[in-house]
Amino acid sequence: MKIYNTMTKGKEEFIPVNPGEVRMYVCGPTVYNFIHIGNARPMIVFDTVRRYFEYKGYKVNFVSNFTDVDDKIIKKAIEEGTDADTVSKRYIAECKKDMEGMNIKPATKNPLATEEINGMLEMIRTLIEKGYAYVAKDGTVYFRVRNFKDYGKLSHKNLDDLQSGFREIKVRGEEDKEDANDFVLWKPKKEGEPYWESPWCNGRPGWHIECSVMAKRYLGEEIDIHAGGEDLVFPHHENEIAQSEAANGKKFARYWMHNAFLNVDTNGRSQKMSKSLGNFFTVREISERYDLQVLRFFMLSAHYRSPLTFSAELMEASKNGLDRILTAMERLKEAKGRAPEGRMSGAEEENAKKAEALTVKFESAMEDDFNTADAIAAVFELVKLSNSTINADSSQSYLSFMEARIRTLCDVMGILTERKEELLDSEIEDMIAARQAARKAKDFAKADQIRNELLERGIILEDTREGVKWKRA
RNA sequence: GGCGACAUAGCCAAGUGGUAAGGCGUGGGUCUGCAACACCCUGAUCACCAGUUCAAAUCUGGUUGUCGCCUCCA
Repeated sequence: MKIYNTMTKGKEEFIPVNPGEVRMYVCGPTVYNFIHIGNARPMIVFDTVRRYFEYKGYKVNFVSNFTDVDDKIIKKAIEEGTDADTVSKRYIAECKKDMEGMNIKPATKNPLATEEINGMLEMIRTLIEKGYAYVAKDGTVYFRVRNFKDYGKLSHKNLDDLQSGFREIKVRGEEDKEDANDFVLWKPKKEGEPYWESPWCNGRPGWHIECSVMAKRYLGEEIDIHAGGEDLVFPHHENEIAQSEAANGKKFARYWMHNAFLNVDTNGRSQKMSKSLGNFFTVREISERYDLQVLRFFMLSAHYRSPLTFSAELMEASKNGLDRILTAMERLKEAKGRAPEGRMSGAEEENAKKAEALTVKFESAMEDDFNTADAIAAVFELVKLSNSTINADSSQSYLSFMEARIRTLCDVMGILTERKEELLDSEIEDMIAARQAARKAKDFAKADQIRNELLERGIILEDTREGVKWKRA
């Protein structure tokens, strides 16, 4: 299996620390509001990565944090006249609901920054002892970037460029820093903020130290995969490496995976989502218009390292495409119900071989740095093979085989192959029966009228050889 | 100012040396009382220029364009 490693800028064969095991850490959201669809991209992408590893038989230890202490959370709490804990707990719960809708498997562990303070104090102490950190007059603890010789190895920057360039202008009010690039490990509290006691001052941790500590505690000092959005490469992941490797004396992560951004279509232009531009969509908003499975399918339609632009048109296209797969599955299930028992015919065995070949194509795509776009193409080809080869004479074993094939591959991508079953309203059934009676009596005007009524209620009818089927729009 | 990515049919998107996957959409057809579903048919020489090669979308150089990071950020 090949994985693109941001560190080396190339695809590398995946070799885990422990054979048969994958330890991966994905940086999670800061919980001060509902998550937006940009937050959803890494969640979907790396959940798919995890699913593929599991499909291959790996045991995956998947850790993803929630940052629950942060300026924005505190700000929100003040606005609402409540406390930070209430805000973060609320949005963690909402985030989990959204994740469930997107069919994201629960992590092995979702650590919270506020519950890992002791580990952070300990790592900061170690860094100070080793000379990688220092305490400023006001009690702020900074990481001494100049002492970590590999600083910049992930983002491929060098300190001198950073210092002499653009950045110097931006540095303000932190005169106690020895170097403009030094970053905060621990900072003093301000009035009304949550804080913890420490040897240096009452305060709270910097953002970067959280992930280093949580990864170490739940996955160990050397992990296999560390992942997140591409914007985290610098400074967040660079700083994590500096902290972890300086403190532990070991390579932090073997593979660094970063997903590209999800942009949004604004008047024909692809732009990064931002609140100031007002082109911001929460997952919750999208869920009001679409099944979140559609969002997931949409995200997987492009390679995770390519930028993707969100738009209503693309969501429609994704919805239709996904529908094609679900319709094929329904057809298989129905046909199976009425098919004669028995073995595959010779022709069916030939087709089964083609299906096997498409499974191989799917796997090859996933093996190549998780090329989900190509993998989906294989699924569509499988759907076409199924649609064009099944008929009233198909054997049960052939139908079951095809169904299992498609289901298995969809499962790897986290795509549910069953339409959400809502209870069949007896009223709807009655209307369908009435329409059938009208059709039998050749009263098509009435039949159409009933169909239109159902359509207005969001029920789509399909008259097939096997009888009337219906689905929700 | 520094660093980096990308540019493939109406739209989305694979393909990184041997004459362009897949999906959506469009148009035509089969099926159907009609419709929907499904199936068949329907479309690009790969931003531009120059070069390397028997052979390039795929390598090299340049041009143009779009975007990202360097600051909280998925």
